[in-house]
Amino acid sequence: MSPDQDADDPSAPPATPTVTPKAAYHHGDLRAQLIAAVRELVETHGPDGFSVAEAARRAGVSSAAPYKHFKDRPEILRGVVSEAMDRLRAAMEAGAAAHPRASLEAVAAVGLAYVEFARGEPGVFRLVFGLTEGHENAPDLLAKGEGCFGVVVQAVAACLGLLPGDPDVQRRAYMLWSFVHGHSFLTIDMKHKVASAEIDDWDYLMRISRAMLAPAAQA
Amino acid sequence: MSPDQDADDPSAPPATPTVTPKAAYHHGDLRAQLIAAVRELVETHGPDGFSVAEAARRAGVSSAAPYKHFKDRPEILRGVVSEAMDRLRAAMEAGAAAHPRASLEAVAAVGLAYVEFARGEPGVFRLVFGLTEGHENAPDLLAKGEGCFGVVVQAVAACLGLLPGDPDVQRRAYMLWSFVHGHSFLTIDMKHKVASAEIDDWDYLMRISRAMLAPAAQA
DNA sequence: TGACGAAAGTTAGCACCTCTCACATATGTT
DNA sequence: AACATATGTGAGAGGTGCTAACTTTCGTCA
Repeated sequence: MSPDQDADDPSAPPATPTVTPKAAYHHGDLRAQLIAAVRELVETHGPDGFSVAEAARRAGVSSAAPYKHFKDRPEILRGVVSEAMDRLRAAMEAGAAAHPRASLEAVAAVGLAYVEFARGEPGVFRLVFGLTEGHENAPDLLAKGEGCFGVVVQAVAACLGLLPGDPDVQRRAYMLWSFVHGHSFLTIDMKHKVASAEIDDWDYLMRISRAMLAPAAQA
Repeated sequence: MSPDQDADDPSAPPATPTVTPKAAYHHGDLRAQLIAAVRELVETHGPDGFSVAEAARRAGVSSAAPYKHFKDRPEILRGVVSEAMDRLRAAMEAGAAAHPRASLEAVAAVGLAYVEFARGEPGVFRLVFGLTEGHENAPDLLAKGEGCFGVVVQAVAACLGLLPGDPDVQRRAYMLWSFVHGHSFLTIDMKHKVASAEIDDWDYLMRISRAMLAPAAQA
């Protein structure tokens, strides 16, 4: 079995009593070091411009060592994506927490965290949402995606004074998300100068949030 | 002799010669055939799951032949992207042309063409907007991206009765585009069930277009 | 027409990459 | 101390990107 994905789970793990912090036998948590190396490579050389061999080289191990921790090349990428999604979600939650609950600012802050993540780590961001072969066999990644969406839903629901399960909330949250997602992508792609230069993100997001949460948006 | 023979491509892409149709010496427009093969591979095996060797194999030539037509592996991908952007733009223009000028429907139709392209060729769509190394040395791709954006701008300008150069038009067009772009990506990623199942695209796009073209969106 | 040069294909081959296998070494448990 | 297991290494098979050198086809022009 080899519990691969045990990060720092605050929730008490009942199944595995032994492995709590990390695996540090020979090398000292090679797994995390590999993920860090791959993240760096993806960021500098593009999503497909990395190699397992190069990551191993950077970690100071042989080119076969990574396969003791990951089954595949894709599995390493999935590891990077998983870790990145944790950080993305944390950033979104922090954004929301920096403003009063049930405020338009909280909603906009969630979106801003999203955009800033994309701008800060464009390669990883692209990897997260460009992964196709990983998602099929990776329900945990799907779950984390749902978790991120949940943050948006929470903020929207609070702002509207409705329950998160409300279809209207879901719909508005989805619209908001697709907006922010598209803006993020266009920004890092620099597909148009407007994206990177002439747009004040906060203004933009506040305007969008207001429009999407207005009663008229339901129609 | 006109080399307009469709070799083995009964599928979507209509006659769109990517570049000079001058290459028909031995094989018969190997360049176009390679691009078609790569497009197919990208669509089935994912953006990074293709190889020049496999494409050459499918085209029935040796693995070195592609390098007579393309300098690099990335250049082949750029060829596919270029051809795809031509088709995307054509689809967007056709969408707009199917409705009266200066109508909300024309704007929504441009977006619908975009979404349908993404749904129809998710792999290629992802490739188009996931290409990083190609864009630096490829001003033609950037120009084509601008061209696609121009279609949106045209529709929006006509609908608002303003000039395409108007910053307000540019801004609204960008907002619309980011919305459509994000929706397309989320749809093909199936990041959330709402995206693929519970959304009527036309309704969605009409609502978005109306919201983005309303005077209030300017604020 | 025939010679020539360029275009478009071939094989051979190097360097690199992914991934596996057999083997070596550290670690915790009994 | 002995064992089973987790974690490392090196060798190597097979695939891939790309280049070099050679061969074949085609258009052109004296």
